Amino acid sequence: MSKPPTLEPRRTLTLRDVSEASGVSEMTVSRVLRNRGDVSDSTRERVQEAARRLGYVPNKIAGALASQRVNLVAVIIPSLSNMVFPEVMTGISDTLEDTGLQPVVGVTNYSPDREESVLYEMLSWRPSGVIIAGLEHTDAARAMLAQAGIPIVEIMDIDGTPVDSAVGISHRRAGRQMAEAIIAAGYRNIAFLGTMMPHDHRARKRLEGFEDALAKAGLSLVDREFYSGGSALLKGREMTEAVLTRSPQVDFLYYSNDMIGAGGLLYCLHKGIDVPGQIGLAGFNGVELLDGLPRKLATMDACRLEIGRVAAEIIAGKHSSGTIGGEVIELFPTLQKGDTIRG
Amino acid sequence: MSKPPTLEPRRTLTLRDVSEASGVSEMTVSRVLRNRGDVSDSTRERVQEAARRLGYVPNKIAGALASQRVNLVAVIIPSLSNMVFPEVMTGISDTLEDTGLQPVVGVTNYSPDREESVLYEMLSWRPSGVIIAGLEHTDAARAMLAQAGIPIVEIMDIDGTPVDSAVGISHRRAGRQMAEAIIAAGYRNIAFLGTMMPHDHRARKRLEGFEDALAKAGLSLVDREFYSGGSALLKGREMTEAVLTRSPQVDFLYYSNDMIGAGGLLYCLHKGIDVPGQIGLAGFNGVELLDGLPRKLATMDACRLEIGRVAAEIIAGKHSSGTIGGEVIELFPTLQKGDTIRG
DNA sequence: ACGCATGCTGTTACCGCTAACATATCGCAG
DNA sequence: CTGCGATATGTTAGCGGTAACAGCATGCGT
Repeated sequence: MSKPPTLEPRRTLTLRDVSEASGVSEMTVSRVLRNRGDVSDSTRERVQEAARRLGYVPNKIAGALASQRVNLVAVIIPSLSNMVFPEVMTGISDTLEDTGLQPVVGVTNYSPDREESVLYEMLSWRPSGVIIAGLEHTDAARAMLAQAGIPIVEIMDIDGTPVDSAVGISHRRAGRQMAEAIIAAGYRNIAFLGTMMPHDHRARKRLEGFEDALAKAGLSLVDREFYSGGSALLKGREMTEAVLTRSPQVDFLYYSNDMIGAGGLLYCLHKGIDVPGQIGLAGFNGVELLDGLPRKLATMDACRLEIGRVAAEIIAGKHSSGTIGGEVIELFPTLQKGDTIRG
Repeated sequence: MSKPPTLEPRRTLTLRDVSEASGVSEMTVSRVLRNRGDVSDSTRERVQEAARRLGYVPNKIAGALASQRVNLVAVIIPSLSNMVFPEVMTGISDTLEDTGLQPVVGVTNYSPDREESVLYEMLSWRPSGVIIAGLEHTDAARAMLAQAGIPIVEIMDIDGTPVDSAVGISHRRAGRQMAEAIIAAGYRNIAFLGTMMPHDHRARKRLEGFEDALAKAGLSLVDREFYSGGSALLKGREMTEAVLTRSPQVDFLYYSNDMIGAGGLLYCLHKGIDVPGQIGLAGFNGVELLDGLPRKLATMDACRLEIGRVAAEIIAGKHSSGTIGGEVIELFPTLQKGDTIRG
């Protein structure tokens, strides 16, 4: 109650208040506060002092309307709780940091309808760009994106046709690669454990690629188990138990993400199963968590940080690889065999 | 290129475009689009059809400026990657869902200066309320909050003086409670392992409460180990190893969060240590992850979902417990002894 | 001494939308 | 038929800033 040198928490302040307090026009105050145009040092100082003393906070709503410029970037992702998007966000924030642009996050919970409405909501604030996860959207959402007249970057996935730009990996290829590695290591009775994926298109594509590669080797999945919701680690245990009970001949477990893979790994170790001798395991994402596990789970890094970084660069116009319009940037995940694939 | 029934992605549309396309005044279009005031069914339909056909997206910037109402709630948190804030966010989103309000997230990375600038940035969009983690802020930040003239809810912690309202738990008390439970179970040589906390005030307060209770029982920490950054699970292993090597007499390990606690637990089990007989362990937060562990780690639930829910209710004015001004709502975490405290 | 660039400040006209009020139209009670 | 309230639509005046341009000293080359 004493530190802030301001008086009462009155009606919110405007440029006019600062202008009156410092004896110059609103325009000059505006110039000082945005550090634009020529202002004499004495005036500048007087204005700054007044603004600070009053506790003036500019109204970006008015500023944006007048200048037709908004320093916001809409970022639309399915979820915050699975470890992958927070890291993408980090890549985005870090890159945007020194561009004056600011990310604003919207979460869709993997619902296309919710995605559409979140997008509509965000576009109505006229952001400078949109970063949105995935290539699959409702027709209306796609139309809005195409119409928006701002740079759009679809991230995570490149197996499809982007509205504008795209940065990501090929999940189909990732699935294929993992299958090839597993087959090369001599495993033959392979099961898949993953999310019930009505809308996790990326997991779906990985599985498709995976099964393609199996088929090419004359193999097919001997079992599969799906889940949704709940503690991923726990689900991993439960699903693994279910599969191993139902299909004792299984010698490899391919998980749709590291978290359930980790659960499966803990289960196998607990049961005294020889990993990777008797049974091999692999996940997907390359999450940091794996470093702390008793044994390192095989996985593929999803290039999350890099995806965020590049997407933000495109929005910021820093990535200009010459092209003006959309570009598709494919990143290549590395397969880490860890300790759960033999060889 | 064929689905969107619109023509070219021209200059962005305004009310005027819709108004001309449907042959009514801009005001009437505005009324239809906001579903406010009386409009005849026939005009309403005509306007809606035109808006849809053109792909019109209202400009909330102009709308907000004119109406002096913004449906945004600023949410300022230290981090997205530690599992606790995403869940708070879920509580907030769920509650705000049907109020027309929308959360906008800002991340501070535990830096007070960054918090101040994020706050300034967000306030300049004139949100309807602010939800901000913690009670510790820079003087300038506190002044801004006090001046803003909107509801402010400080969350997570109630050990201190809020600017306006607060919802959270007493971390000091939580630390104390855990210490009491540990002492009651007969452990005497207790070590603390946690974050280097220059700015994680809540972890600091837990430790303070913890040590207070130890002192009251004539005990004090026999060892302590700090970390920052890196994979929490891995850090948990490493720190645990360090402590047990350095202080073999230790019979209890109190971790500042569940993640490093889980790492410690895995380490102990791996080493064949009798848990909780020889050594007991406890963490903090009650994260879902624990359900998947081979043994359930003792912890205290931080009421994350509930905190988000209540904070959002206060902002939405739904919580009105009669009082107009600020209120402090204390939630009470429950101690879950799990399988890592004897008794 | 004059012209003109330069530095500094003010004036005006919006940005796209909505609150508040004004106007028109209609049905129906008196 | 008149008048009045309800319904439906239009008009006006900003919201709080900023772009663009207009003044007006001042300094400097020629």
